[in-house]
Amino acid sequence: MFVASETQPWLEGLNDQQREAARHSDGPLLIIAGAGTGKTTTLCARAASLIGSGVAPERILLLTFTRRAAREMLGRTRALVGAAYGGRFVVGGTFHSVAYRTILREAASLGLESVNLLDASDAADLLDLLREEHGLSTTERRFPRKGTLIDIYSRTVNAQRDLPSVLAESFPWCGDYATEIGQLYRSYGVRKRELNALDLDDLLLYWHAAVRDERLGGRLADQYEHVLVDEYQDVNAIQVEIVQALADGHGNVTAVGDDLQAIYGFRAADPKHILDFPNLYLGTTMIKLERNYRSPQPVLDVGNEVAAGARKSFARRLTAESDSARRPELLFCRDERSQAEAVCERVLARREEGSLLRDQAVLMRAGHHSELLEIELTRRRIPFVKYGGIRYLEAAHVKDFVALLRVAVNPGDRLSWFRLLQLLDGVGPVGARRLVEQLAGERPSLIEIQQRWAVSEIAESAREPGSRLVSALADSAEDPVAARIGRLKRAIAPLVRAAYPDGETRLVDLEQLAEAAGGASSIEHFVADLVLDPPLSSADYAGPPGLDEDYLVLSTVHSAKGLEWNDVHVIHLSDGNFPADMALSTKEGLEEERRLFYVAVTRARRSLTLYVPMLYYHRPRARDDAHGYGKPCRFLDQSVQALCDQVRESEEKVDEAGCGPRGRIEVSLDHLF
DNA sequence: TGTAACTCCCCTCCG
DNA sequence: GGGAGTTACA
Repeated sequence: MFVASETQPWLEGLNDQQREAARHSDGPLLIIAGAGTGKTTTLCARAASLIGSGVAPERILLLTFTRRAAREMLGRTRALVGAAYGGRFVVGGTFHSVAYRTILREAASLGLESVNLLDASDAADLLDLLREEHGLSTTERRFPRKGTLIDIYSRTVNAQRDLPSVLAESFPWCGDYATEIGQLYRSYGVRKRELNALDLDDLLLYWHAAVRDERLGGRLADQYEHVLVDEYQDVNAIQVEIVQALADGHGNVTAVGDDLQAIYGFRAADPKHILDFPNLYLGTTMIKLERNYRSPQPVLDVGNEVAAGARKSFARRLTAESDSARRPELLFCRDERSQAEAVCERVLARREEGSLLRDQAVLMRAGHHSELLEIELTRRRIPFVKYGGIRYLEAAHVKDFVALLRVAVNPGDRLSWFRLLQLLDGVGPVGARRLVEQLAGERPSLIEIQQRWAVSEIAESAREPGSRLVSALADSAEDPVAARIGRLKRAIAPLVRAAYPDGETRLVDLEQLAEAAGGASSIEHFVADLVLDPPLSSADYAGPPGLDEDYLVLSTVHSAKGLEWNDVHVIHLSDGNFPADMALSTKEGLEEERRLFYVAVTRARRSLTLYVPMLYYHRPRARDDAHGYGKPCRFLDQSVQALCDQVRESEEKVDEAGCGPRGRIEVSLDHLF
């Protein structure tokens, strides 16, 4: 073995299971990789091992769900095999980005003249427009809103199920409108065709159609000898079929995943696909990775116990490589406010023990669960950053700028113009639509646009700024990317400043966006990347904070997936919050909440603290009660509690408050100053 | 027509 | 609490 390692450096340091997975030759392989068991290491070693055994690198396709994962895996694999392969390399990326590249290459066969990507909110806006055109916006008919419409659409497409059954199961309150919704989706399809627009679901749909096409499919499948899929528990039905079609003929599919970490049911992912993998690919070799290199055994014991309650899963038991006697702490707090105080105290205590703030994380089910905590952290001057929550690209001013970039790429982009024009003082939806209608037909040039609009009826106040905007677009057309973007940013700045009360601060975001865009190979590429891999915040562009900066991490559990910290604090562990009350109506929903809790628990490298607030002043859905007792999270059953050190904070206080005058809420601003 | 200030009802979480 | 729709008014 040691001799072998010298010529096969990728096998070095692997344990027996990891090594077996890496060295597997042909045929379907399913690697069940528990949390912290070296999943990435194993998959990279496998890719390197395939190359080492003679498979051409470019004949290996690696599919992931995030760009971060793709980048990391490609980088590590490259490092393992060394420089021997020159420019040739493993083909990899997210499902959506590989779909996009394939579609661009095969655009002609797919009947596309160009490809304009729509992100989820662009798609929602377009649906909203059609909704209005169809006369479905009147109030006497409470037709589903654009957000709901796009959710239904996406679920129908991704789960590959028909509209009526999706409505019946997931959106029962919309069932009355099945016919209208169906019509709306058909015109949505037609309109997208006219605009050469593809939403994120279309990327998968077109790729799916291509790989299953009689002529095209064989050629696409022949490109690859091996298909490797990361996070297979997160695939949906259409992705399963794409992978299957790509592996048609050779069956060399490697899937890595952990069914216990499937937490994306809301976007049509279903852990049944990973559980079914051995049935779909007969002769599957299954390897379980159970040696955990992240957490101490007492933490894993809790995770194992939570996992044992799952209804369907591949049985496994994680064992720790590092040990510690410290048991997780289960803390019953009086209420939300004392929970916030307790978190602060423990965070500071851990820091005393040597964990920097950024080595610690507070995890929660929903983004707003940290509101009170954020106030308390601010009061105590404990710096923090929050992951998850409102996305950067959704911010109106960012969308405005992106619309301008899109128009720069394609002056005939009517959707983007519709948005941009409304930034002009005196132009609203009606005026914007009138101007946009003049763009129909042949792809107009900027000069033509300027001419047509010059004779249009536009509010006097909008004339000058509008023409300046078009001029900036036209005059910069020949500039190099960075220069052009800088010019466009300067052109839109006064409009943003005028359109938003906090315009000045919003411009900072544009500054960063422009900087990031300046480094792209083309504006077109940059815009496509924004849709395919949206940055979560402008901080994603600001680069890593300086080393001297220390900050506590607040994150939703979803955003915490794949990450780890020394000390993990999980808050709001009460039924209704975590698990979320919305999820409690179905068995599948509750199962997913359990897995979510499992993910939260297994993030900890050293200590785990679980917080249960006992008293809520505003319980979810409680109308007649100004305050009441919460019920502890149902996953914290007897057996889990027995694995923790329990602390009950000031029980008398809880009783006192519970028996106090109903509805009387103490109002104090003390904690703010 | 555009905008500001209202009212009303939501079918909420998570990317 | 907030987005979507309505109304009054410039």
